[in-house]
Amino acid sequence: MERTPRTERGRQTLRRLLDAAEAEFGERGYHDAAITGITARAGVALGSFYTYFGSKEELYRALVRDMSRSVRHHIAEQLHGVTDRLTAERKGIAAYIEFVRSHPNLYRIIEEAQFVAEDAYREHYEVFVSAYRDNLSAARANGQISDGSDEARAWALIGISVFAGMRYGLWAQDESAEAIADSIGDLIAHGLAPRAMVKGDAG
Amino acid sequence: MERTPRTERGRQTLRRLLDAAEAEFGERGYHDAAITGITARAGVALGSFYTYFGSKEELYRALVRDMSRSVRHHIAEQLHGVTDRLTAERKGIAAYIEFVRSHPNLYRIIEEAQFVAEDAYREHYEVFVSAYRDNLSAARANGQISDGSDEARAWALIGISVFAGMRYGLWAQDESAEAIADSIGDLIAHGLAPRAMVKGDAG
Amino acid sequence: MERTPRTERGRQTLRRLLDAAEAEFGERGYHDAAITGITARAGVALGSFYTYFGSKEELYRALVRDMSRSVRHHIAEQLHGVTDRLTAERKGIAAYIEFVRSHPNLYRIIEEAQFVAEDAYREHYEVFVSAYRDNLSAARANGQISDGSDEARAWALIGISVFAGMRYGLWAQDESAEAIADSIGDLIAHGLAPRAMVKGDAG
Amino acid sequence: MERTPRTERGRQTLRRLLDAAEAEFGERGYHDAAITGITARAGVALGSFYTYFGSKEELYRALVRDMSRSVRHHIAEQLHGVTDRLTAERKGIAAYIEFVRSHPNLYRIIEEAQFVAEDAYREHYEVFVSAYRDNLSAARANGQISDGSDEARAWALIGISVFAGMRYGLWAQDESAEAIADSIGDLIAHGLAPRAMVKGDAG
DNA sequence: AATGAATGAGGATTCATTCAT
DNA sequence: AATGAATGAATCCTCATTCAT
Repeated sequence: MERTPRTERGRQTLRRLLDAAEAEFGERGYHDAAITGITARAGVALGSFYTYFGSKEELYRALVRDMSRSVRHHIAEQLHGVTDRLTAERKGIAAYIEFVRSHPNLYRIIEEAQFVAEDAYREHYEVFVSAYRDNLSAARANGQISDGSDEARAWALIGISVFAGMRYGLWAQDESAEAIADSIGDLIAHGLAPRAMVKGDAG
Repeated sequence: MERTPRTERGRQTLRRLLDAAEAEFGERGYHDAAITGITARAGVALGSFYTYFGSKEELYRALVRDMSRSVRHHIAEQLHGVTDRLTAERKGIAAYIEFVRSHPNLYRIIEEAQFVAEDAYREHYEVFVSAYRDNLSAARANGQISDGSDEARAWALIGISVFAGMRYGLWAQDESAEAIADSIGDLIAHGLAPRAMVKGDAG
Repeated sequence: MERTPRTERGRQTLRRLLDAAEAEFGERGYHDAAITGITARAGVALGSFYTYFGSKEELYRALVRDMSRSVRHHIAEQLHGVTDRLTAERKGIAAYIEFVRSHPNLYRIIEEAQFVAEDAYREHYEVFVSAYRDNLSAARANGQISDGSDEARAWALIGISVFAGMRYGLWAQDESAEAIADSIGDLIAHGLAPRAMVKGDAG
Repeated sequence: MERTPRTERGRQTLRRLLDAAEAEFGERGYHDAAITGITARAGVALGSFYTYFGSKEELYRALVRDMSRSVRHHIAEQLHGVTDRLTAERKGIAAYIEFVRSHPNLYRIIEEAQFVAEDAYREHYEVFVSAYRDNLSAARANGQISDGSDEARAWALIGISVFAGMRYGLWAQDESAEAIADSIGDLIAHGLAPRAMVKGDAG
């Protein structure tokens, strides 16, 4: 469904519905969100909702798709011009934490999709991983990073960002995104193992 | 509520309700799960539910607590006797993936708690992180691992496990838990950076 | 669905719902009838409806089945002890007209079933025809009636009753059921053709 | 309402709406039929509907009137030139069954009118009966048929046709219209009573 | 402890009709 | 005449919770 409006007024109404939906779903969660809540926020009549969306779930899926694009776009933007992979990792984490801080609704909507529209949720992460993996492959080819399974590492690195975003972006903002990104960036770069004495170090 | 039953029959009923609840919540999710579904699975009358639990949410919280304990216990058991931190990391990931594979309901229940009983969810991870952090501190004190923020690293490492469990335990089991744990274990041990030439390596 | 109540109170509630439904459906028709209208008439809460019936349509079907039985039973009762087929035809028509007069709701519910639950409607008439056909066969075997297709004649005769019931029972009661039954009974007995001069009639 | 269009284009739109309405009402029934379904079938915009009809019901009534005329016209055509009443009866039944077979939507629309626009429905049959009655009177005056109440017999005969049409035209076409018309025609001509031995029959 | 009937707030969805262009 | 967006009343159904035995 999600008919594309043909008039300007229609386009505006659609936009207002999407914005209202983001607020309603983000604040109350999928199940407690009410269509009337959305239309009230949007300032349109209840019935108008169904001019644009076939159902509550359809709207939710549309929103998840939108937001998935939004996050990826935002991260990509923050990393624009960064050529070093390890720097990119650190900046990516900081960017994600910041993004969650400024868009808590978006975070909640995407994560709750796991229980409302699992396929949309999976797709979100599969697309994310796919891009991530390509970046790792390229960096590996460059010799910027070590050998290893790009796929598994991509999932692991995304898990790190998501949990960092949840803990340090959403739940409490007791530490700066930079500080966290530095700590975790170091983990990502060198791992937990004690640093090997590199050649040339004093014995 | 959650009165402790005095009779043997009561204890049995309670157990059956908890088991039924795990299946119902796990298969259908919190909102689609119905009390009648739970009582039907348990083979008791609808009204009996409220002899044991004050509300649907209360039962859910009880379940989350149970399961949180369950996961931690299982992981701890698998790591019993492992003294090397890096080995523990690898084994922990494998154990978690395996656990998710054999208890998908449990995984879902805990993760959905984020949107149903957020405090229970937070508590689950805070307890988890707390233990994790202590382990890291000890290992750090031993010189087994490098310096760094134990707190931030603990969150990151848990994020890794959860995402690995979701992807390789829940969604698809196209690779052995061991193989994934090896790949990721390597990342955790040494990070992404190209391996430093250790002293003595051929130039 | 249509769960059978186990308690006495339950049986009463069910009965009240069925009675209320007959009135509501009969007066307002299937589509304008509202579940709240039924429960209000029955003096029970809205939710109680769904303790006994799975849906509006299910109740309607149950009602049609009940009423189908009811009509057949009533007619059969009126014809009890009548051995002559032609007399039975006349009495059957009168009985049907009277029945429609005293149970207009029932008439409407059954006929509207054609557009709401076609299978139930068909079944009603198929059962009716089936019994009718057997009666005709028996009468034919007895030499009480002429040869001919019992099936086709049964449908025709039922069509007569239904239209007589509609016109003279439901729409206007400007003539006594007996008078109509006599007129139509004559048609059924001898047909439209001018009466043949029977043997022995004066030439 | 039902404004008569002035332009040629308007006339076409009106015609398309009527055709679409016949299909929509016939296939889905009055209540499930949707104005949007009609306009979609007609290939016009929703709003255009109200240029031609004041309401859904108004359109329905117009349709019922049209179709009433249509049936009567069709039957009359089939009986054109038939002077014998008994032949006319037989041919009329066959014609009605055939008509229902080739116009099932029309059958449904007229019959459902009983529950949607009762006055239109009554009018349809009253007009029908009125003509029928006149035919019977004339035939009676001619000595073609026996004495009896023309009114009651007309209703009865129409009931026969309608039920024959429903059973043998609409529900199943397991027998030829001719065969059924012969069986029932015989019933109409001579009734159920055993045939009187006519004068001159061998004893 | 157990049972099963009763309750009613709550919410998604439909769709005839009206409006503005 | 035609278009398509906007409206909002109406209604079915769900289900957690309470009640009476």
